[in-house]
Amino acid sequence: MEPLQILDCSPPLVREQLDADKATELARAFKALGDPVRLRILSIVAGHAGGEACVCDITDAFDLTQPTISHHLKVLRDVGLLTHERRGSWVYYRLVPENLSRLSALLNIPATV
Amino acid sequence: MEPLQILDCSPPLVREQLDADKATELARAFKALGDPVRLRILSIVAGHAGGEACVCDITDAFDLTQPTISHHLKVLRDVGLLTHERRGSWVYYRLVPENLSRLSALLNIPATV
DNA sequence: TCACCTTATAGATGTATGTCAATATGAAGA
DNA sequence: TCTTCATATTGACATACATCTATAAGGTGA
Repeated sequence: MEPLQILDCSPPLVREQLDADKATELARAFKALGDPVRLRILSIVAGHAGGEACVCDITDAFDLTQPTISHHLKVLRDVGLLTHERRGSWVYYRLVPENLSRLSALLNIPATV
Repeated sequence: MEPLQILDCSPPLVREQLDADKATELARAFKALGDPVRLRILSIVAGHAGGEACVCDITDAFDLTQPTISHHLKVLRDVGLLTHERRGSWVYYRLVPENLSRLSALLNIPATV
């Protein structure tokens, strides 16, 4: 699956009509957010010291098997919401704030329509 | 299905760990956003004059059957992203900006962690 | 090399979901 | 009341997805 390519200036929903292609791309990202485990993973990574967490830290926080967590991490990587880096035996995950912010901007509806 | 009850002060992901219950609730909303048709519906409603659109306006924008659009509208209503009002034969849909903004705030990651 | 640790991948399975055709409901007009 | 238009609901079906077990792959250290 190709990484998510959010356009540099995603306008808020109101301003510009979403065409089908852009909607499909954005929907992939929101779908990745549409799972409680993945939301909590993001929260754990975001809240961890140094802005990164290794897989073991994340796995420990859930009553799920390691492969299941690995699967969720892959989903978040594939849409560009997480990056990872191997250091020795451990793999560390970080948020990609630019992509989170783009999604945030899209939902930020001005008070006056 | 009960309507989405997002807490009044959802802090951004970094600040506070998401507990399982809150994550489940938020995931419902993001899951609703995780479909290209539903994103385009929101965009159409947002961009329509007066901030509202009737079902016929929305249905016309897609190559999908009317029941399918009706289904998507229900999903968006159920999570509190759309409201609707009947006026005569027509039903008009509007965004619920507060709830969109809450989701937006959650994804708004500060530059410095 | 071998044993061990950490993480990823493959394959299977039950459940959720997007779509449709058919039908129901609700409002307006003749 | 009967017909017509606009929207919602039901039920069916194929596909997508979350999870598990089993296994592979990559690193470290003896």
